[in-house]
Amino acid sequence: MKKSKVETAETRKRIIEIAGQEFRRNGIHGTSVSEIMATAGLTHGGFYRHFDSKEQLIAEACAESMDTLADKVDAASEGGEKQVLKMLREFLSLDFHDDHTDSCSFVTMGSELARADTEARRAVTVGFRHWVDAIATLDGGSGNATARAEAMFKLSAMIGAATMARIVDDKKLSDQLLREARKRLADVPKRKNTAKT
Amino acid sequence: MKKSKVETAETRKRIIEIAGQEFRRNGIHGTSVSEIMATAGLTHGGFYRHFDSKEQLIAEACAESMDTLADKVDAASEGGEKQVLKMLREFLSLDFHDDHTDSCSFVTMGSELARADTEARRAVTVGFRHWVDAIATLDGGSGNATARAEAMFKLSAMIGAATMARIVDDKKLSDQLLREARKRLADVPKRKNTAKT
DNA sequence: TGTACATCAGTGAACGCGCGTTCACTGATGTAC
DNA sequence: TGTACATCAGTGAACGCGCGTTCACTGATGTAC
Repeated sequence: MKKSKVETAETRKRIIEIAGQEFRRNGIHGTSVSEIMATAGLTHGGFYRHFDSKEQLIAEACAESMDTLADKVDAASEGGEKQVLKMLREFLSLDFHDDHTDSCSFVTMGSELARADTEARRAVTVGFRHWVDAIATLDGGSGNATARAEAMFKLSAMIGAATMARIVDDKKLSDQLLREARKRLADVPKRKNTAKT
Repeated sequence: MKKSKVETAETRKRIIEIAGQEFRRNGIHGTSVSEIMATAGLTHGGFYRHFDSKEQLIAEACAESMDTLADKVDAASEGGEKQVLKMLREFLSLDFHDDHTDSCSFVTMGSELARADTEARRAVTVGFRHWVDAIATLDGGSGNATARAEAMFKLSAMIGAATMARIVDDKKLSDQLLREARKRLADVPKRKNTAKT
């Protein structure tokens, strides 16, 4: 049953993508190798033809998720401030809801990532830095230390709000947590039209 | 080997406290019932004389952690703004470091709490609300909607910064994440002495 | 206050289960001639 | 281009292990008289 090189590469990629989705949905500990393989339409035994261990898959899935995030960030970045703010607003609304496929690894796996191995943490750090750069670029350039510092704070706040919104057991409170973060981080600044002249 | 009522109650309390510490240190999934009991100086079999399940212990440990947090928050609150800001600064520095015993459940167990059962989430929601109240009280009173909204945002940002500081694999970046949050959330406001008169 | 007995906190072996991982096997793919 | 053979992706049974949980047992505690 050997598969062609192309097929093998595609399968490997599919496993990584599915792993990322499942890790985000059920957590790293909450997702088994068998479950990932089954979702990919395979049996668990073949897993080790592609990866040395679950740990390695975790690291690769994190790297893949961060690449996808970077692409999104870059695309929004090219669209200018409005697009980036729109992305942040999405992150602080829909993201919280049921579809975990597209949601943010820092939020869905946060406390597990903090205990992940070196490779996984390295991968997500790269992704986070890229995100910081994009936000900073809008406001003084990514080389500007002040803008970078402000971007770090904004992203921290966003991730914290999304995390708390998921934890809390009251939908109203969840909504408010996200709303307050949106107001402060992702709203299009309003022109003051009140004062005439 | 029956124990006296007093001893039994003390043992139960000890198990809950140790569970909270271990969950914060190693995560919920990363801490076994046996490990908790061993740390409490007991064997695992006796666990079920005190609790129906691990789930129940998780909920009770969360409730206990939140009570402890509430006590700290109240104590700081009575000391006024300076004390509360001091508490937030501690949260955003030492807290990140090795001693997880005293650290914050929202940070150390964040993504796991979001998947915890109803009881656990209810418990931590109560604790979070209490914290929001305390911060809001400093700035307009806990009945003031604007002050509460601002407090929610501040706490979100704090939790997000601490979470990211733990995830990231570069100590300098960790430090900066915490520093930027401290600057914006926990610094004693400086009087502007630059402009004379 | 003293005695007899029921209770039950704690022990440690055992349970079933699902985990990550290994392995002998299959058969299509890729390669050497 | 055709044939013979090595490779290796995928299968599914099996491995050891640690998990949460159960259970028969022990013996000090608490209670009833």
